[in-house]
Amino acid sequence: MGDQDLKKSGLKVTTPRLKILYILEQDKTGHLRAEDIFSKLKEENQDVSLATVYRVLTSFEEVGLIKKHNFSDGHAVFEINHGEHHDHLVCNECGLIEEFVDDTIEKRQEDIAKNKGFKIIDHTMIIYGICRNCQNG
Amino acid sequence: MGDQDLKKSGLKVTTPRLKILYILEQDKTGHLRAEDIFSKLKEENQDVSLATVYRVLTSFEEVGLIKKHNFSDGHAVFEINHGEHHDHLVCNECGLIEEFVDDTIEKRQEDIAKNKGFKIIDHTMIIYGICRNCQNG
DNA sequence: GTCCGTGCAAAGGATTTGCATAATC
DNA sequence: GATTATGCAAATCCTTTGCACGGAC
Repeated sequence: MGDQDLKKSGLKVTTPRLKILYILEQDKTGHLRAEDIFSKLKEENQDVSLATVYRVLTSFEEVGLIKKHNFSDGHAVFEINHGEHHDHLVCNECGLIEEFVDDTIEKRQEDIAKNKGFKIIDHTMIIYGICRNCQNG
Repeated sequence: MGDQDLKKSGLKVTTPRLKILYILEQDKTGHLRAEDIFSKLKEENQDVSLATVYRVLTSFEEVGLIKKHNFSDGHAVFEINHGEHHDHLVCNECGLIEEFVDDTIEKRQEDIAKNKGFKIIDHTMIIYGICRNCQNG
């Protein structure tokens, strides 16, 4: 499985790449930092250096296997690219990340870009707030 | 003028703060990095350390005098907070930044947050693309 | 065997911090 | 005069890079 994904992407199949791809696929939060991946590898006694984690993430992003997002606390998070674009809600208290898609917003964005003469490459939208749980806490 | 803004915000009036506020107010792009401000101060022979620039920007942000935005190339930019929220279009070629406001999008965001049980604190939306100029270049 | 991927340690950029001094209120 | 801001240099966080070695194809 991971094997196929890597080959299809034109990347050589190596242990670090397989392991990291697997971690990204299994992740429930869907949004891991390089450090998080590094820790998970360590937990499994996988000897992969942090430098390699970054290099693997970079090449995964280049071939479109994953997506990178920059949140306001200065670090990047990565998630498997399932093809369908989506945006994010981030809880400022607990860090919970929820995803959403909204066609109305997507369409408006295209109109806006067109008006300004921009050719869209990508876009990110992040709503920062307090999630239900933290409000009740 | 700057004097008043600072006093109203409960910040002590100091030369670095006045100078930095002035630079932010005068800036045409509306989006400066800490380094940019530091350079501008140097050009004017103002002896303000980079550390102070960061500290001043942080306190300005805390009192709501300015807004901070995190773009995808890893550094933050700052702009005067004129009260009205707006979002950004960024050119990946030349770095041009354009602003826009769209009520439809704003409203949809509120609905989405409400559905998910989030209390919105803030949000950012950035469209990355190629501007008209760079497309023709 | 060739080429690409990896580990290690060192470098890099952006931002923060500790401490002594200097300025504001 | 008490409190807060500043300068300087060192520290920190996240990420990248140079180089020699090891593994994939």
